[in-house]
Amino acid sequence: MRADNLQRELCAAAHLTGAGERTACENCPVREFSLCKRLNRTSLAQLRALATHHRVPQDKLIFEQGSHLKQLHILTAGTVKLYHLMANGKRQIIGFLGPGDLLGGIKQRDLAFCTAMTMTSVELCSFTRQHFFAFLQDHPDLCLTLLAVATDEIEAQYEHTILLARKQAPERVAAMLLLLALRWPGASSEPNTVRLPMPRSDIADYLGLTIETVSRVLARLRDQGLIEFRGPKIVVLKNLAAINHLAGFEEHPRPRTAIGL
Amino acid sequence: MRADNLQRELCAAAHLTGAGERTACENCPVREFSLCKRLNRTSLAQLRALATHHRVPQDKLIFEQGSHLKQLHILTAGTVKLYHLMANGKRQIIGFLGPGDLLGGIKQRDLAFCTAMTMTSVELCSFTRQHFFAFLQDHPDLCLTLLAVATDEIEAQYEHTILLARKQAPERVAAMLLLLALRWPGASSEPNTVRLPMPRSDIADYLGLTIETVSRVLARLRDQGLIEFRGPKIVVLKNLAAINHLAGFEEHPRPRTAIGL
DNA sequence: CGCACACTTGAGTAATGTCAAAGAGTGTGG
DNA sequence: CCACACTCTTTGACATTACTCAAGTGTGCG
Repeated sequence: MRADNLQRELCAAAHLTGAGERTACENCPVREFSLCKRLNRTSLAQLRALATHHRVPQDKLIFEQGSHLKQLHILTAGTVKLYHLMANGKRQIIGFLGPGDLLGGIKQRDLAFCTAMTMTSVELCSFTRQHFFAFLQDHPDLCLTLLAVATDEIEAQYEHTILLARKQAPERVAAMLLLLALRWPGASSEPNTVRLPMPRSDIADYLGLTIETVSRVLARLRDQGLIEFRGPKIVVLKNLAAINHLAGFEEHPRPRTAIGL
Repeated sequence: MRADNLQRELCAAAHLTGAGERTACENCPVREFSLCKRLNRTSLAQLRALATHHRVPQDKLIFEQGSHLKQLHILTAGTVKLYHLMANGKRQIIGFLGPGDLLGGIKQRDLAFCTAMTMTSVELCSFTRQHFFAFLQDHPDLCLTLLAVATDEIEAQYEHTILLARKQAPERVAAMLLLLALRWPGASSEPNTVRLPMPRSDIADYLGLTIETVSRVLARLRDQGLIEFRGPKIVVLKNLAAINHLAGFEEHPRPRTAIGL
């Protein structure tokens, strides 16, 4: 919410190591659930030839709102948050991206609407826009896949629109807990345990609330016996059915490849 | 907001006249600003062969939330609203579509997330999903165009997300007035005159507010001298600079081809 | 002219934001 | 290993915004 001076931080572009070693796509951790899934051997080899690999440390910018996007990335490890800062200093987090997701530069206009900041150390498989679009010209199947991914993203944004416009604070928080449980199943071995990898301020800025409201809502859910805390970042969902009902999901969120622009 | 029984209304699919006469694309009113713009003569002829044309009267459904989408349409005349109903009866209007915009069936899953209702009498240029996707396979340029349109739509949804999450009622209303002024410049010959083609309930459901709040905000803007009414549906923007500033737009909205899923 | 509907206005309420302070958790250096 | 300093989180009191319910007023159409 408040204007971060993070924005002034050095852009991670400076941190991007030059073309790192090229991992074989076959061993790529996101091989099975990202774009590349649909490519055949020869296409994959061609695409791979265009890729460079980078590691970006935690809390660095991959690109910044208002800057010109020169590249396009596939996240192969780690998590990233996308946010937009308004003139009055308010911040809105547009989304969180994880392994397999697409980041930046897919759109025509190369002006970034959002800032992309790493939340953990991150590994990127990167392409220049120029190279990627040239490749796309020659690979209609990839283009169709991207179109499908993009329309899925539009629908996901519809869901978020509804969350922001028509759901109350407890419903929003419940929804986020479920989304985290399903899309970031890492956390713990204990079933129904969710790790909140981001600070309360990020949760608030994603849900259109304040940190105080998020904190109070979580406390109320705890008092109602719906959740339990193992420290402030680990939540156990005690009553999944009730949380689901509270969140007002009509359909269980499906796994998908997300895009951040 | 309240549960409309409109949903029970006969779906306009029943009203779709069979394949109407096929207007020559060259004379098509949206020829210059829709998808077809990018197609060459031969491709256009091929696509045209797949199209059927329909007229749908006012306040009819083109497709309904939860139903299976069999077609995909280009709006050639009239306006359509897209909305989603929640289990508790609340309604959220996702967007308004006008001539040149794309409607339904572009995504992979054919389950409609929204209901599409005509706001005026509407003309559609329609394709079956099957035909259209087959055509798309053979026309990578169209696929790329669609991808660009889809990513523009994602960015437009980002803007709406910010409006809903971080803007107050007056800012939201101001933003809507400007969007209407720019995207539906019809209305009147008088400069800076906006026609609100939809009832207050639609404005409210689009902005995440109630009709009462919309009404009060408009009254306040009037009292502040920012706008003037010529009847409840015609608004004159007296102080465009102030409205723009209030709306908090960092950039003037650009014209674009919208998509509704 | 009168009815139906959309819109406006008012009064009271509920939800969330704001400001302020205390508490918990984490990491560092003595 | 403990003390300290830092940040993140929680909690409390109060202000504000927008919602709800309810009555009125206007507008357009038969």
